[in-house]
Order: sequence, then C-alpha cells, then structure tokens
Amino acid sequence: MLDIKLIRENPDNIKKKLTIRGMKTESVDKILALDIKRRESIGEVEKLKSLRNTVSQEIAVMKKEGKDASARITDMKKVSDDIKAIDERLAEAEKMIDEVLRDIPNIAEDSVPEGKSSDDNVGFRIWGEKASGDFKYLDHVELGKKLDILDFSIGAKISGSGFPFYKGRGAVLERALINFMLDTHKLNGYTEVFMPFLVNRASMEAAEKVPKFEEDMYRTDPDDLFAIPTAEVPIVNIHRDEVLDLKDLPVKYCGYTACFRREAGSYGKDTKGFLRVHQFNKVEMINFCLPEQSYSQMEEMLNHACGILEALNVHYRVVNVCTGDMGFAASKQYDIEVWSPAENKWLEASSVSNCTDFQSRRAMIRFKRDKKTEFLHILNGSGLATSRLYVSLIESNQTPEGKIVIPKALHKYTGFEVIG
RNA sequence: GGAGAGGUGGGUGAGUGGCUCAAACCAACGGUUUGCUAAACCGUCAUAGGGGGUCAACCUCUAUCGAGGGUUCGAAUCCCUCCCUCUCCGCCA
Repeated sequence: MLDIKLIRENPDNIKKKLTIRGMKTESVDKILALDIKRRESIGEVEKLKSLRNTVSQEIAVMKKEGKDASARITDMKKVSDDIKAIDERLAEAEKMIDEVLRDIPNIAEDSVPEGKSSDDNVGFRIWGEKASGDFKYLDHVELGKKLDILDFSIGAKISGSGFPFYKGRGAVLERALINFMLDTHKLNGYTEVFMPFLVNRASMEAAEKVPKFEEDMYRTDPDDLFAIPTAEVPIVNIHRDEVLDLKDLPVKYCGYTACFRREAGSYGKDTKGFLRVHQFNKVEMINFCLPEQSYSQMEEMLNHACGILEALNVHYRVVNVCTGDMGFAASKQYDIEVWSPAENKWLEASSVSNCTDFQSRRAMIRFKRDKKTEFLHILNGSGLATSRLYVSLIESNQTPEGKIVIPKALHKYTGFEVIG
C-alpha cells in the first residue's frame, strides 16, 4: 500500500510513476477527491464528538447533584444521531480509498528500466556457460521418465496436471537441493524457519496478495484459508503489527515451503513438465531492514541466490526487471534465469524484490528511531525455487549415455554422485 | 466434535454504566543523590488519524480495552455475532 500522504502531497509525481508502470492515472484523482471528503467528515464528526464528551460529563455532574438534565439529554440525542450519520459517510469514503489504494502498485525506483513486458528486461549479469556436449540433450521430461525419477502422469492422476511427482533418486535430489540451500543461507546469517502452508486472509492481505490476486490462489472453502503461493506470505507475517528493535535490524529469515499457484489464465502456456506447475518447492529469503539499507541488502540477497547456482555450476543470467514486468509490491526486481539446453531458453528460477515500505505499511511492521516509529523495508528473494532449477540441473549435467552427474556440492546431501 | 475459563497499554494486573476520556506495580529511558555499584527519589513512558503552527522535537482534538454490530445523553463495563488462547473429554498422525 502506498502512503496516501505521498499521493496528497505530490500527485503529479505519482501519476508519472504510475504511467511508467503502465497504469492509468485516474485512481490518483479519485483518491484525492475522496481524501478531501474524508478529511471534511473527520473535522465535522470530531467536533461533535468533542461536544458530546463534554456534555456527557456535565450530565453526569448534574445527575449527581440531583438536577434535571433532560434538556441536555434531548440535545445530545440529536448530536449522537448526527455523529452516526457522518461516521457512516466517513467509513464509506475510507473503504473506497482503500479499494483504490489496493489497486495501485509500488513506485518503481529510478534504476528500474522502463518497459512493457519481459522483452524489455535488461541483462544485469551472466555466469557460466551453456552445456555444449556433442549430442542431443534430452529434455527433463524424457530424461526423468527414462531414469524413472520423474513421472508427471502420476502427479496428474493423483491431483491434476501441474502437480509433479518425483521418485527414487529424483525425490532424493529434490530434498538434497532444499537442504543444501537452507544450510547455505544459514551460513549467510539467515534464521531458518518452518511454517504453515495454509494462512488466513489477514496474512494474505498484509502481504498484498489478496484481494488483487485472489483468483490465482487455492483457497479452502469452509475455513477461508489460502494455500501459500510463496513462503514470503507466512514469513512477512511473523512480524505483523509489531515494532521491531532498531538494534536487531536487519532481521533475516530463510525457510522452505511448498508453493501453490492456480496459474489461472495461463493454461496451455509452457505446460511441459516443470515449466509451469501448480505446486513447487522453494526456499525463500526474507529481509526486514532499515529504509536506507534496502537497496544494498537487495544486492546482497541477489548474491546469496546466485551463490547457490554457482556452487551447483548452473549457467544463469540475472535481468533487471522492467517497470511493466515487475511484481505488484516491488520497487525493484531482479529475476534469475537458468539455462535449459533442451528447451534452448532461459527459465525463471528466482526473483529478488525490494518491496520497500509497501508491505510493511499494510502489515504495520515498524521500528523505532529517535522516538519516532517508521516503516521498515521488506525484501524477498527466492533462493531458489527448485522446479526450474531441477530442469537446468539434470538437463545440463546429462551424459551422452543419458545419465545425470550430480554436482559435487550436493554429494553429501544425496549420498550418490550419479543417477542412471 | 462436547464442556468450561478467559482475551485490558512492552509485561503483570485493577476496573460490572458517569471524579478512570484505563489505577497500581514491573521493565525501559532521562535526571537528582553517591567515592563506585546498589538503593532511594523525581520525571518520561502507547499507537493511529484530524486541525493549528516559526511546519522538526510544539499545541489541540478524536479514536483505540480481541474484531464487528447493538442499547444509552454516556460503554472496558450491558446485549448479540464472530475470532483467538487455555483446561478437560472424545477422535486422531
């Protein structure tokens, strides 16, 4: 959620920023008009409430002294009715402001490239080399089937398409990746957490996922719980409605969860195997920090995610995501993409975002400095999602005979060095 | 699923309709005293929003006692609905 004061004080600048993100600007005018109405109502109603408070005191005194207070009581009856009416008007204006505000994304930082779609993202870093063996690289679905480590048809039978099924060494490899990543992040100063995969509506709202993206979520009906689309949701909510101690910042967490996404509207796109799934595994990093730290912390988080890939010798590139392709809550975003030799393309495996104070304002997560409370900045980064990393890993490390060589860093987690 | 108890400021905890528009204590912070520590004493001790302003550290008003409604001139206090926590029973990995 944006700060309404920012909109009030500098509407033209906000409009400009919205345009850059490909958004219409009329919401700004709507908010300005509603805000004026809101503040007028507040002025009116508070004057009446103040009157009511004093007169109620007087009535108490009069009754105590045995005087007749019925005239005043009659007066106050009218005042109370008026208060009720204005309060209703006020609540209506506030609700409408909130509705509009919920549709406005975070402001892009200056270093974010302008653009409309992922085609306009700008290369930021590239590491490693494409697998270049002199043979035809099998794609992960064929390879997984041949080695009997992945079977998407079983997943489809159990749940539906987009629910992966791992088997034998394939399952062990998945678990090894998760453990390797968690251990690495712990060494980088993150506190490991394990958390609920179903969260309540308040948590989803605090993380700015709902109501805007409700149709992308799995939801349980009788209890109104949401299957988390990312561990970002539960982790951000650890500190909802809290004032953190300045000396503890930055507070860093990492944790593994399964992630659930309906991917509504993208049926038929990238449906093969792991490329787009409804359930996947991800290790997430979250950082609560001082506002002036957040962009340097962001670079650090990017390096932590990239460090995983480098330890696994996975060819990757980082793109600076453009204004049109950025996440709703992000002010700046890096995507990390890994190379698939079989698809002959880059696959998004991680996203590191600086959400500045956009989530913390909604979630009321603050710290105290010089007797004033300020919203802290929240960053999230996948480090990383396993599914597409898994694709790159097994495809790139396959041998001409169709075996998979496990990277050395994983040996102590898998207990084997080759599949097949 | 059944029965019961309870949710008050950072913590403990008083308060069952009007000198409580939340007492007291603890913790924290600032100060005084002291050779040092301790103790004692004094002070500060919420959050959000509105208005005023020499627009910052100031003044003022309003709201907030789990959430939302209701009754009333007036609600932490009475009524209704919901949420959560704890205890016991049942079921269960």
